[in-house]
Amino acid sequence: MCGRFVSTNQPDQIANYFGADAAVESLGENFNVAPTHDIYGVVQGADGTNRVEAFHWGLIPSWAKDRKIASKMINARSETLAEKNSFKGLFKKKRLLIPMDGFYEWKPGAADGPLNTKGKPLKQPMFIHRVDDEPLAVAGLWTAWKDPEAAENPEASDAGDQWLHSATIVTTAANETMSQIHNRMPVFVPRSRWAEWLDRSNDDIDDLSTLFVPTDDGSLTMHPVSTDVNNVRNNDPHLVTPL
DNA sequence: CCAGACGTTGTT
DNA sequence: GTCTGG
DNA sequence: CCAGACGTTGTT
DNA sequence: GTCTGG
Repeated sequence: MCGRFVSTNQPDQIANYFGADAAVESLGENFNVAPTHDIYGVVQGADGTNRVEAFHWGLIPSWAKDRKIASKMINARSETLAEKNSFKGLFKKKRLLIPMDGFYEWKPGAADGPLNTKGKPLKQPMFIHRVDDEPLAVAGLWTAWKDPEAAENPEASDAGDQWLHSATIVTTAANETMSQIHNRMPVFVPRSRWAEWLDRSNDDIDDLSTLFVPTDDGSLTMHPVSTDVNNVRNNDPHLVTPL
């Protein structure tokens, strides 16, 4: 799956890479982006041009009473996307690309290996990134949510947009490279299909679903990193340094 | 009709 | 919002 | 994803 | 064990 990643590029760098406009303030470099944090997303605007915007990681569906649900909606299985109530409408109309430098997966520890303080096998975090060190373009879905409580407090809602934009990362089965450490991985959208994925008027779901078939083009590599990454407050370049 | 759910992962 | 279950 | 909390009452 | 928060 994908539950922690790295984002160090600035909005204008991301905009340049995706052929988009930067419509957001910098979120800063983050070597330990965790669910509920703000992340960048590339979406197609109403005028047809692509924009880099900020999203809350963890989908908060439009019907949610509060934002607690977000931490349960950090991923969406590609296999069932088109059938799930929470996702099917978004799959048609609210697709985005989530840029990242790379992401972390925790390789399960061997039963006869070192144990943690609770007596469970110690997991080894790994950093996965492109061989050429270009950003990954990960498939995601987004939506807008208006806090029902905030709507009843007009005094606090003067400042700008009351709609919270949130996003979830689409996952698929691990490819050959990733299956060394984990059975799931995010869906990567190749450059040749970015436009198709972002196109708001495209509702050819069957065709888009071909992106969900795990492929292995040898573009990914990985290395073990410090367990300091377990602490979400630890945001330091050394987190991606190979052990 | 109304009520209630709506999610993923990993581990056992 | 939209679907399923009762 | 991992870490950390997990509760209520009454009083200030 | 299970949920919430980051």
